[in-house]
Amino acid sequence: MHNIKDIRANFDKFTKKIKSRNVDINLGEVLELDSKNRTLIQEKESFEKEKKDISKKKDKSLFEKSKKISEKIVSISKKQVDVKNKLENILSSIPNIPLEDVPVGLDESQNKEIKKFGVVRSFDFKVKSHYELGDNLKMLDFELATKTSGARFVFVKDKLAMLERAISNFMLDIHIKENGYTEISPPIIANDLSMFGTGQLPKFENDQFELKIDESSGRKFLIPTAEVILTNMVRDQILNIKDLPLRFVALTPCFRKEAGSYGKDTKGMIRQHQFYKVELVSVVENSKCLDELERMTNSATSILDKLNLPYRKIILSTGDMGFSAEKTYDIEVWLPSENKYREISSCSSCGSFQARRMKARYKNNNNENEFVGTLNGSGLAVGRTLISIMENYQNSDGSITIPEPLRPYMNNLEKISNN
RNA sequence: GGAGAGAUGGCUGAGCGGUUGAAAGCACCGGUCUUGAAAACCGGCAAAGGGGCAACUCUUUCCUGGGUUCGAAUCCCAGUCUCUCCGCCA
Repeated sequence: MHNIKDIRANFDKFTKKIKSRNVDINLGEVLELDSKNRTLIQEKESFEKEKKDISKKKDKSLFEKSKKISEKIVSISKKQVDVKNKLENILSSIPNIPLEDVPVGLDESQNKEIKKFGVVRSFDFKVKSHYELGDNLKMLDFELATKTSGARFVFVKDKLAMLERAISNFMLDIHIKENGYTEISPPIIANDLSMFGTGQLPKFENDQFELKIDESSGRKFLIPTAEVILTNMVRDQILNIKDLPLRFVALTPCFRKEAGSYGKDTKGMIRQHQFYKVELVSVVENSKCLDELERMTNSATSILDKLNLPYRKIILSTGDMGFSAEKTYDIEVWLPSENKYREISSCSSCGSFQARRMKARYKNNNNENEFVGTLNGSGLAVGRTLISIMENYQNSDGSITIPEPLRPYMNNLEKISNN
């Protein structure tokens, strides 16, 4: 959420930047509603002052007048609240403004590669996809999941299930021990305020699994990412500057409707309604976002380095970035079967965009309240890491060699094979 | 599910119809003292929004939403959440 004062003061810049994000927002209407709102506020406040003065005087002869004023206040308030709600509605649907070094572009085709890492292995046999491998091993079962649950779900079985768990634990351990994150085991259901805070609501309601609960209390959603819960831990708080930075890591299932991606990645477990992800969230002083983004991205890639998986780092263009991001790096891992890099992590700085929605602040050194900076990144998507290990570590007989760092998590098993 | 208790500033916690935006303590900031720090002492310190170049000023806010009243943190109604006890279940 943007500060209306900023929009007022830098109208042209905002218009231009919003356009680069490829969304249709009428900023002129925002300005109009804003000025209308302020006029009504002034009108209302002058009546309120009058009423307050009367009640201070305790002069009985003025009491009737005071009642009349009350009526006026009510009617003006109604108008004002109406205008304000309209304004807030538009305001809450405006995406974050990209930073200067973000490449301008309509979509992912304008993303820029920064660097490739690792060595892509050359195979002397025909590589199989992860779902072929998983099927042969009888350890990935998509049909069974269709029966019990529906499309875009999967059963991971036996040694592959163990590998998935090993990957999760390995990642958590690295982030805790080496990267300075605090482990959190959070709720995976979020209320509407939390969903608003990180930007899933109101605009992306259709991507979310909403729970149908028989109670009059607020709306509840399955989290699409632990970012929602971890970031909202500081909602409505005024933190002490000494407490910053906060760094959290959590392993959670994530739930996404994947509405609008019909026909995309229908085979295999690249795109599922449910998947595990190790998520990193940082809450920092506003001015430290960019340093933290580099640090976070390095935390994510350190996992791939240790697992010896080839990847590349790219910076997303203005049209491909998420709603709340001001700058995003994607980490893409090499998938031999597709002969290309696929996203395995996305690290974003949101600046104070989410903080403003959440009212998450800290007292700076001048004792003033300032909005915190928030960042989130995958460290990494567990399912996709499993896939990339299967494909990159496959052998000609269809077995999968277990990367060394994971073996301690698997009773020192070296290879997953049919027998 | 049944029965109680509660929700006040960054935190703890008073107030229970009229200068109460709110005592006190902690935390925090500034100062005195000190070689430095601590302690002690003095002073400051809620948030959001509006107006003003500014000094400053106005409005709102004591869980939320209604109501009573000239006037509500304080009274009434509804709701939400938290805690304790009992039951039930992991």
